[in-house]
Amino acid sequence: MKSGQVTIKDIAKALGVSPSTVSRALKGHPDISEETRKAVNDLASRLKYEPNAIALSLKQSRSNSIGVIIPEMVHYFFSSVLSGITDVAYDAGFTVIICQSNEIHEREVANVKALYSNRVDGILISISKDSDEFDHLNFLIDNDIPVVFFDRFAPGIVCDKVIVDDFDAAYKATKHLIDEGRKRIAHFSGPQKLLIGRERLEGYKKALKSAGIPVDESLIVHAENFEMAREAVSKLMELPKPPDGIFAVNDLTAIGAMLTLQKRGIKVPDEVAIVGFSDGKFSGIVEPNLTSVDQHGYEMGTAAARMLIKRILSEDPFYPPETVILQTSLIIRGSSRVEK
Amino acid sequence: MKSGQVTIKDIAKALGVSPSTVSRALKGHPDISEETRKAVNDLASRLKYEPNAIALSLKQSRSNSIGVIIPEMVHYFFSSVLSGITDVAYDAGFTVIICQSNEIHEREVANVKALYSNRVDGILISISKDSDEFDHLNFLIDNDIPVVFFDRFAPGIVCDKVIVDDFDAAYKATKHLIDEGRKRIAHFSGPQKLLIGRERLEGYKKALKSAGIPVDESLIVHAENFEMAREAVSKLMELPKPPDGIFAVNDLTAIGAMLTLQKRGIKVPDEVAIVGFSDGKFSGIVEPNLTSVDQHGYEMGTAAARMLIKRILSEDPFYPPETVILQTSLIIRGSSRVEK
DNA sequence: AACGAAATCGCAAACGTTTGCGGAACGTTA
DNA sequence: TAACGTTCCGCAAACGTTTGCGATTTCGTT
Repeated sequence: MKSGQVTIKDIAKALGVSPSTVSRALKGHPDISEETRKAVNDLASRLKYEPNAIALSLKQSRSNSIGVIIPEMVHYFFSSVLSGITDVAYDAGFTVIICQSNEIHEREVANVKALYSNRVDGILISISKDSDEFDHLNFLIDNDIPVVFFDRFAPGIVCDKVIVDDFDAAYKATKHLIDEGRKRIAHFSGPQKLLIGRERLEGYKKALKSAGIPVDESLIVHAENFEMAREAVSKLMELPKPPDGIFAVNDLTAIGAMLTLQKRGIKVPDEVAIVGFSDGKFSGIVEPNLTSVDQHGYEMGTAAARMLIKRILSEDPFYPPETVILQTSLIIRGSSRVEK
Repeated sequence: MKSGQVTIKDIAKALGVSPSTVSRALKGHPDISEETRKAVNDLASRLKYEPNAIALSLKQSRSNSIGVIIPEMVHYFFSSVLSGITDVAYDAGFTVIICQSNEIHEREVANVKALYSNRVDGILISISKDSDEFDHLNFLIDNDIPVVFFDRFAPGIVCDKVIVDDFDAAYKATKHLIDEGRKRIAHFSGPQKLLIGRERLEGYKKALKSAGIPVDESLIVHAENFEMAREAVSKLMELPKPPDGIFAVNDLTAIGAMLTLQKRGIKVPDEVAIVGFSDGKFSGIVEPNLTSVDQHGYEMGTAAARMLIKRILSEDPFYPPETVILQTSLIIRGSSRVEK
């Protein structure tokens, strides 16, 4: 911003008119004569004038920017969501300020403050794993900053959200394994602090019950990452009655299990069928290809951004919060289906 | 921003002092008595006052924000870079505005305009594949907006950049294959429009020449993605003298080749050794694990952000542009080394 | 010739903050 | 008592833009 950036004043001075006239001329206000309008526009483009969005924001009390708080960007799912958000924002003329909470609650709070300080017009957020206190979000609501949750949301805060039907997804995934003839299906569960972790577990249980299969707690193990999955599957296979199917909470754990099994000479899917979650680039890369739940991250991003922008642009301060539940797709591949 | 956001004026009015006093009190200016300082601070925190960064930006002609333009966020490498950038920016008190060019030149131009309009203090950019005209970047330079390139840079524009030594990386990768006893090494090449594509090709050639192996053009094929790699490797194996090693331009193509070979019953690494590029999460997931060049994306992000912030904060307008060349690491895994 | 309408434009205030300068009140010293 | 030094605070301008309102000019009508 140093010295030389050309402003409306510069144009006004050079043309011997007032800043108001330049401002109006630039936006085609009818009060301005064709002659000066042309003169202004010509000079503006010769000088490569670009409006100062900051001054505009201050004046209008609207920044035309939205904030995003995301736990971790280096994830196929989250980066897909981000991509969807940025694309929609771009089309709508909004800039996107992105913060990464790194799953740390205090950083999330700091991020909210920073975004608020920058007077974003609204915030998209997926809360961090260890958040169980939400004053910072209530602060936003109190100050009329629209908030839209995506994927993970804070219980007790009423506002827009777009989530995936995790319960249904888990149900579908488990049912698929049952339909394939599996009797003892294990589950790698995610963080139970997050609703999505619990929903997936419940969907899994529901599917079993519906099929008349008793829930065996020894088949439910907490495993969030690659290493945990490798250990978990080893233990599972040493059970007196080892599982013949695994529904994993994400693709990484699914693949961890798969590779470990294959190393031990256990055939996938013949002996153990596997289903993952949140269809990433991994799916097509392992052999056999991984059956997985496609969460449609990009679509989640576009939906969330659209909801937020719609609310920002809305005149009606009372229009009720909406919840969009995105349906998932079970992408069936080689890891769960025995070719006949 | 609606109605109720509390400002310095509100505090001033409530306390019967002037806005100047409040401003000074909040930042501990010595001119203010302990008594009023305390009163101001107390009220400020009771009212949850948060400074308006926009007003500040306008006043100081410094927004404390940086812009990032990235071709595609949904890539392990790029999202790692982004992560590094955001973390450093966060620590330095900068907000990050992120734009995605989607490899489209016009969008890149529009992104530059938007960032300039928002008066970011500097811009980090990795140019899109189809950019060969750089007026938009020269515009930034002309307006004293610091620019730092990362990974991909525009030829002919002198400014800071942080890149990886692609030539050296390709050389190391190819040499490794040679050291493992491979004689006919193929190369999947990337977009030759980008310097990094050309550098990798040259590094590959150099390694061959150094070892006295003639460059066989029939072993060099253009393959940027999974599908192209599958086709390419099929053709290669039908050559009268098929390759016994492949150096791929990225991990996806490497894995495409690997899976295709395995399906045909060709053993990796015994019959064909494979090396990928830009070590992502894939590497550990295929069997055998993929040897790959770790580009240190996160470190690239932190380095680039640090360079930019240093320049933004620098008083000296003439301090010369720097180029940081990050060294890569060849991570040797099972896909290229035959266990003895 | 006079009047009203239409066409153009400028003034000034405002958005929230910072900061140089000046000013009032008080105490200290010679 | 006069002069001076401190301490503490307010005035006003500025950053770049928009906009309601009023002012001026021009023109067409009677």
